[in-house]
Amino acid sequence: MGARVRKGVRGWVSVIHLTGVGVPVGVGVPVGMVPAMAPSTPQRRGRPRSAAADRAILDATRAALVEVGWSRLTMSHVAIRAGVAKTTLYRRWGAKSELVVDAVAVLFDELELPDRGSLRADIEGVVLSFAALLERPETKTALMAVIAESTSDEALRVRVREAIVDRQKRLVVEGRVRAQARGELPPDPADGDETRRVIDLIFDVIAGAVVHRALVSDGVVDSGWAARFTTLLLGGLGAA
Amino acid sequence: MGARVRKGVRGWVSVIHLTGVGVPVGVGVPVGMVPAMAPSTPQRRGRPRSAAADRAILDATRAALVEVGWSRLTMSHVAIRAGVAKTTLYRRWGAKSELVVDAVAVLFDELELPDRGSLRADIEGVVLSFAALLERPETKTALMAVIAESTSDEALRVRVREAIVDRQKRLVVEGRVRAQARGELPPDPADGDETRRVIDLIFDVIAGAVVHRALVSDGVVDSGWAARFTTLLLGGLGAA
DNA sequence: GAGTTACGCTACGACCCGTAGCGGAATAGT
DNA sequence: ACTATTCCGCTACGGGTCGTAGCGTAACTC
Repeated sequence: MGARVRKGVRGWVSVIHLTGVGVPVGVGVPVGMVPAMAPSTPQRRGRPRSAAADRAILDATRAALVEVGWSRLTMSHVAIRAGVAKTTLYRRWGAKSELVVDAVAVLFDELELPDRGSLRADIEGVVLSFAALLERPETKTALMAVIAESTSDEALRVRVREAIVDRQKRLVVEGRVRAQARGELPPDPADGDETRRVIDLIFDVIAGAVVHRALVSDGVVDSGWAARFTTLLLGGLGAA
Repeated sequence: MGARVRKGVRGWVSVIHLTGVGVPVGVGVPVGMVPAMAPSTPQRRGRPRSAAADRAILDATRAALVEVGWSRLTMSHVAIRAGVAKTTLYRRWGAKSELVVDAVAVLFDELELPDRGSLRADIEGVVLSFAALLERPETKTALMAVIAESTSDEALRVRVREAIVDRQKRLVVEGRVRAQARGELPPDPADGDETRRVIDLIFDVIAGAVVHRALVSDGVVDSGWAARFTTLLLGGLGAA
């Protein structure tokens, strides 16, 4: 058979590597940051998995999501675009939804909460940042599709929660501590569980409102909306 | 091309039909119109479309959604289950997402807002009702999936908004008028646009929070959560 | 009856799925 | 170097779904 000369690895700087949770969790060389679930892998025996392939696949997934959306995104397409064999893709992700979770999860980590001096300003800032993230085609289409799949897939639900949702609660925690230091919010109650419930509630209200406004109601999230929303959140229904 | 085996038409047409919403699908029994479709059909010239087929298809769609979820739901499957030909299905809905929108839209119209005596009780009631609706497998999986598709399909986005989203704003309008009559909320501002913006905002906050809690964060929406959420909504962040 | 439209049914090429098997490449242990 | 192991790209496969075309027939209007 005509052995095509394969270029081997491209010269890409491999950075991101999200380890698969699926069956064969092989880990190549963790070059860059490996968030959360990177156990100290005792370097298995054979050829390591190509981190460059991981990166190429995830990049290709995001790019393809932008172009064709979720339903027309196929594993074959991603494999071709990434320049890897389809089998390589299936060795790491068992389904399209799992792949997409890992592909977009890293985007959500870009969210930050710089100190803008007041609770109001912090909320308005994070609302606008989150809305800007949801404006990107790859995030808006992927987030909803993956959540839809997760409603009938327990493993995927866990994966989404760990890779995307729970990590963003740090923003609520941070903004809350800051507001408490400023005296804008009362200190934590004695009950730790209650504190956690409050944080979860605030998170669902803020993230839920922005997502619903942007993706369901199909409305713009501009500074005007952010200001109105923040007023409602700070002062309650009577203030709006 | 042997002997053409023509099965009797009635033999298996409605046999496979199951539960649905508990209405038997008689073969020739005319049923109500499909919601949100062509309005008053000026009674065209040929054979009319079978309303029974419409109903059987939508019932089959909901039932199949419950069983196999969104991604494994196929047009072929729905057609077989509904006892109609695949071509009949494609004559009415060009894509799976459109079909599913019509199939689940009617479920959202079940939401009501009985007067519970106070704004707080009204909000807690509608939150729990909405959460119960989202607990149904056919709604939770369909809603998110359809919204995901709509992010890259303008026509579908309009269809979702008209068939599902906008119709539920009536609940906010109703609860708001009622609360104003009770003196729990200030009267409408002079600016009509501002009133509409406030209603949209409240709708996004309530619906968004419930959806996010139930489907994204994967948490329960019980009376405790509803009470906590309502307190936050009425009194603002300081009250929570 | 004539005209028109919907229906069930079959068939079709195109595409995607997920897996198996191959020879070869990259690593670790000896 | 040599071997064992694991990953890689590649090809091929049976099975499924897609969306459409064409046929003869059924149901309804004029």
